Amino acid sequence: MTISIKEVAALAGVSTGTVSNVFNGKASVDRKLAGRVREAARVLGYEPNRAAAQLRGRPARVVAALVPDLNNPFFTNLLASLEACVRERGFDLIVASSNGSPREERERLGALLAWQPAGLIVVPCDDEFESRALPARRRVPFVVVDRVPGNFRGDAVSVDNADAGRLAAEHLTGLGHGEILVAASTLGLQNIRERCDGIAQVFGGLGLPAPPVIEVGLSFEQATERIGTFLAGGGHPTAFLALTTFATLGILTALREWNRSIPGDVSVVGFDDYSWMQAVSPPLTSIRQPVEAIGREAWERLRARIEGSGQPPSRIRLQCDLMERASTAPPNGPRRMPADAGGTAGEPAG
Amino acid sequence: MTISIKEVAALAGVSTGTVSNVFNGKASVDRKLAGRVREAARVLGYEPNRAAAQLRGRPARVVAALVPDLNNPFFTNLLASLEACVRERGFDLIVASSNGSPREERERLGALLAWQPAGLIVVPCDDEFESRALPARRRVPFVVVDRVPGNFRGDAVSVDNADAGRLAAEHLTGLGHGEILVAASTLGLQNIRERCDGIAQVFGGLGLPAPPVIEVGLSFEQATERIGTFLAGGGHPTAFLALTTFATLGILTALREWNRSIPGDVSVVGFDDYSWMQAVSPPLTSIRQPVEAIGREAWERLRARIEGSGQPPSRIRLQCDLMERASTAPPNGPRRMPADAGGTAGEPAG
DNA sequence: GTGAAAGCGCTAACAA
DNA sequence: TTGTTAGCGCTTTCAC
Repeated sequence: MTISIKEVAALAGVSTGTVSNVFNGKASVDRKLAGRVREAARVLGYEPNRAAAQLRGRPARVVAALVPDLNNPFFTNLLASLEACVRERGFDLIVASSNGSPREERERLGALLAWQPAGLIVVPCDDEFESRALPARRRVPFVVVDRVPGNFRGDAVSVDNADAGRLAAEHLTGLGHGEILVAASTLGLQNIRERCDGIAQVFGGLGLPAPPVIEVGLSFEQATERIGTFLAGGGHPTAFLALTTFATLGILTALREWNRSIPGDVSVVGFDDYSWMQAVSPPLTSIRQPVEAIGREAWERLRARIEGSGQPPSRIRLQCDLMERASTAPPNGPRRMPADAGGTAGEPAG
Repeated sequence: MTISIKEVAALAGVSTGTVSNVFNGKASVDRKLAGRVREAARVLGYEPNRAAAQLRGRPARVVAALVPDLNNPFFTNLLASLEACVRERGFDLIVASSNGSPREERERLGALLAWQPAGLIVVPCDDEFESRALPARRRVPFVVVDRVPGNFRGDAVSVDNADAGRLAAEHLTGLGHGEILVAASTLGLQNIRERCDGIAQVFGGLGLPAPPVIEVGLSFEQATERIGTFLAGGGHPTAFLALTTFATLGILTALREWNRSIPGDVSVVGFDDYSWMQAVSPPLTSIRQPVEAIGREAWERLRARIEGSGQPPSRIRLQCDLMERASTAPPNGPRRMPADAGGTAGEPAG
C-alpha cells in the first residue's frame, strides 16, 4: 500500500487540507501542527505524488526534451545543461530520442505531451519538423533548439551558424589555404547549410569560388568511409573543414589510414570542442559551440513562456569560438619536414 | 482549456467509459462506435493524460534513471540504451543527475520517486548509496548499475571489473612491460578497486609487486594535472593504464605536453571505447565496456521485477573486451625508431 | 488557522 | 456491448 496524504493526516490528527498546506507552504499553518504533520510524514515515509498534484490543476512541474540522438555528445551535453537549469527551478526533466526518424519523432512527442508537461524543448530530426503542429495545437509552450527550420517563427535558439563557418574559413584562408574540402553531415539541415554559406561568403569576398562540400552522413562509420572514398579518388585539398563532430572524426580516421600527417600534409579544423580534441596529437583546432549557454537560453525562453510571457517569439543565435590549436598551419608550411614527406602519402595504410 | 476524455465522449455521443475502452483496447467496442470516438478525438486534438491514468491504479508506465553525470558519455550511452529498451515496452524515461553529490542524489531520488515510477535504475554517486533506503522503503523495484557497492545485495549489473583489469595487465605484461602506472579516478569506488585487484592479480601471478596506482579524480582537467605532476616528479613507467575515460584523456594530454611519444616512449591502455579512440594517432588500445548490453541487462532485470518476478536478487557482471590497437608496443621495442626518438610526440608509424 | 468537500482526467467495477 | 459511478491523491475554495 502506498502512503498518501490521508494516512499522514490521520496520524497527525489533522485534515488532508492542512497536510497539503504544510507541504506547499501556501496558507500559514500553526507551527506546532506543522511539526506534527512533518513528523507523521517522516514516520510513515510519505512522499507527495506529483502525478496527483498535477492532475488537480497544479501547474505542471515537468518539462520534456526531445533530441535526435542520445549517443551524440552535443545533444547530451545540451540535456545536461537543461537538466541543471530545470532542476534549479524545481522542475523535472523527461527525455526521449527520435533516433533521427520523423515517425519516431511524432510518436515520442505524443508520449511526452501525454504527461502534460509545462513546456517542451525539441531538437527536430529534420527541417520539416512536421510534428510542430502537435505542441502548437496543444498550446504547450515549446522552443526549438539547434536545428531550426528556415521558415520557423516560434521561439528558437541556435548558434550563429554562418558566423561559425566564417570563423573557420577566415582562419584557414588567413593561413593561406585556398583549396579546402568541407565535410558536412547532410545539406538537408538548415544549420549545416548556413555554415556552408558562411564559408562561401569568406571565399567569395576573396574572389575565390566556394569550396567543395561533401556530405558524410550522421555517423562516425559513414563519415570515415566517405572521406576515405574522397581520398581514394585522388582528392588533395590542403585543408579539411568539418561541420560536425562525426565529420571531424571521419576526417581524422581517414587521414590516418592514408598516412597524411596533420598539419604537415593537411590542416584540419574540427567542429565542437570535446576534451579529446585537446588530448590528441596534434591538438585540434576547432569550432566550439557554447552548448551550456544554448541550454540556458532555451530554458530562459521556455520559462518565460511558462510564466505567461506575452513577448513575441524570438530567435537567438549564440556565437561560436575558434579554438586555435595545432592541427592547422600554412600549407606546405614549416611543419612539413623531410621525415614526414617520406613518400607514402597516397597509399592507404594497412 | 485542455481537452479531456469527457469532451471526446460528448462529441462522439458515447460515455467516457467507452472512450477509455477505445483507447486502451480493453473491452471490445463496436467498430462503428470506435470509429466515431477516434474521429472525435482527432477533431478535438485529444491526447490521453498519463498522469491521470496512472493515478487511477493503472500500472505506471514510467521508469526513472539517476546517474552521477550527464556530461560523461559512459552514462549517457547507458541512458541511450535504456531509453531504447524502455520505449520499446511503451514506458517513458525520466532522468536526473546527482552531479556526484550524495545530497543531490537523495534530493533527485525523492523527486524521481514522486512520479511513482514503475521502477528505477540508478548509478550511485558513491559506495554508500545511503539513499538506497529510499527506493527500498517505497518498495519501488530498482537496479543498481556500474557502481555497485561491495555489500549491496539487490539486483545489480556491472562489468566484470577484475577481469577488465586482468585483460589490460595481461596485455601489457605480455608485451614485456614491468613498470606500469595505473591511473584510477578514485579508490573510493568499489568498481575501480576491483579493476586494480585484477591488475595486481596478474602481476602477483608473475611474481611482480602490484603496480603503483594514482588517483586522478573525476574530471579531465584534474586528471591532466595529476598525471602532469607525476611526470614532473620524474616518473618513468614504460606504460600507462587508465581506469576511466577521463584518466585516459589526462594521460594523453600530459604525455603530449611532455613530448613523450606513444608507443615509442611509453605505451598507453585507455578505458572505455569511443570513436575518437580510433580516430587519433596512434589509435588507442583500450578496454571496451559493453555499455549497450549493460543497459539492456539492467532493463531486463527491472522489467522482471516490475512484472512481479519473485526471483532472488541477482548480480550480473558483463565481460569487457580489449581493443588492441597501436598505442601499445613492447617497451623500447621495434617501433622506437630514430625518427621518433627525436622527441616529437604522437607521430608513430600508424 | 483549520476542516469539509468538490473535482482534476481517468479506469474499473458493475449495472443495464 | 455500453453507460454509470466510485474513487486514485491531491489542491482548493469556502465555511467555520
